[in-house]
Amino acid sequence: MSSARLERWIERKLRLRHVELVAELYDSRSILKAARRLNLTQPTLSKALQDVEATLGLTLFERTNRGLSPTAYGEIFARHAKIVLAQLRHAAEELESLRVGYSGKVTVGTLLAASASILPDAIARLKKERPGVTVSVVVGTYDILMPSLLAGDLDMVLGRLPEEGRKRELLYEEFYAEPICLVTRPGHPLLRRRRLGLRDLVNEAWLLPLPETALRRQVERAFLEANAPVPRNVIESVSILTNRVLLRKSDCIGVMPYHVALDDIEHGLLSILPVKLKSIETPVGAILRAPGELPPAAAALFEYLRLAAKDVPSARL
DNA sequence: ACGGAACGCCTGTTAACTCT
DNA sequence: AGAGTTAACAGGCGTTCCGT
Repeated sequence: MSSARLERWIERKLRLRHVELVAELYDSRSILKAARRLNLTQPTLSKALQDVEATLGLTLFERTNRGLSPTAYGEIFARHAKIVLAQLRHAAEELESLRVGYSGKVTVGTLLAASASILPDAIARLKKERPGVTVSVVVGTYDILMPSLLAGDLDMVLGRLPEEGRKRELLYEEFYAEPICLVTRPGHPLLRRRRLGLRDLVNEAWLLPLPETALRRQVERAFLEANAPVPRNVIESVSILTNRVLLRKSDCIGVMPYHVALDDIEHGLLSILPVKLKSIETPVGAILRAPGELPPAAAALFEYLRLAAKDVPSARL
C-alpha cells in the first residue's frame, strides 16, 4: 500500500475499535481469548481482524492452531495501538482530574532498589495530598518491566539505572547513588572479626541475586578485584521476603542495596558486615518514555519521588 | 518400552443469517 | 452498509489405546 493511500485509509476507515482490537489480540495471542475479553464472539473478531489486514494489505498475525503470533507488521501496529490507547486513557484521566479535582491513576514498575526507599515515601506523600489518585505498583525484573513501559502499560519504572545499553526512546533520571552492602543476622561470628575482606568470605554461604542481574555481575567483579575466587556455596533468590528470613535464620551472607537493608538494620534484624565494596555503587532513579508528557497523577508522583530522593539518608558503611 | 492409529480438544475460517 | 450471531467445517497437537 502506498503511503498516500495508507494515510487516507487511516483518516477514513480506521476506527478506534480496530486499534483496540489489535491491541487486545496482541496481548491475548488468541482470537477466542480476545473475543471473550471484549465480549464478542470469535468469528466477529476473526472477521474484524481480516478487515484490518485486508485494508492495510498486510498480515498482522499468523494464525496457528495454537493461537496467533504477531508478524513484524503486527508487532509495529500493536505497539502503536497500545500507545494510542494509553494516551487516550491519560486524556480521559486529565479531563476527569479537571472535573473532580485530583484523581487519576499511576502505574509504576519497580525494581528492588527503589521499593524500600523512595517509592513508599513518595506514595504516602501523594496519597496525603491527592487521596483520589490510585497508585498501582508492579514489581518485576528489568527484562519484564521495560517492555511494559515501552508499550504504555506503565508510566515509569523505578530502580537501579542501567549504565550501558540505554535506549534513545527512554528518559533516565538519576535520584541518588545506591551503595551495596553485605548483611548477616545480628550476632553472626564474622561481625566480631576486626579486619575483614572479601577473601575471608569466599567459603561462607552466600545469598546472591540471579546470575543475569547487573548486581550479581558487580558482586562477582568485586571478588575478582579482591583477587578472590567467586563463592561456590550460593543460594540464588530475588524474593526479598525469602531473603530476609533466610538471613535472620541462618549464617549466610546476603548482598543488598543499602537502603533496602536500612530499615531492618535500624530495627536490629540485620547487621552490616564491615567489608568495603567501594566499586559497587550504582545510580537509582526513574525511567520514563520520551518525549510524551506524564499524565497529571504520574507527574505528581514523579515530583514526590524527586523530593523523597532528597531525603534519602546517605550511607554509613 | 516403543510406535502408530484413533480420538477429543482447541484453534481458526467461511457461509448464511439477523438487527439497526 | 456495518456489526454482530449461529452453524458447519478444517487442521494441528496431545492423549489414549492397542499391537508388537
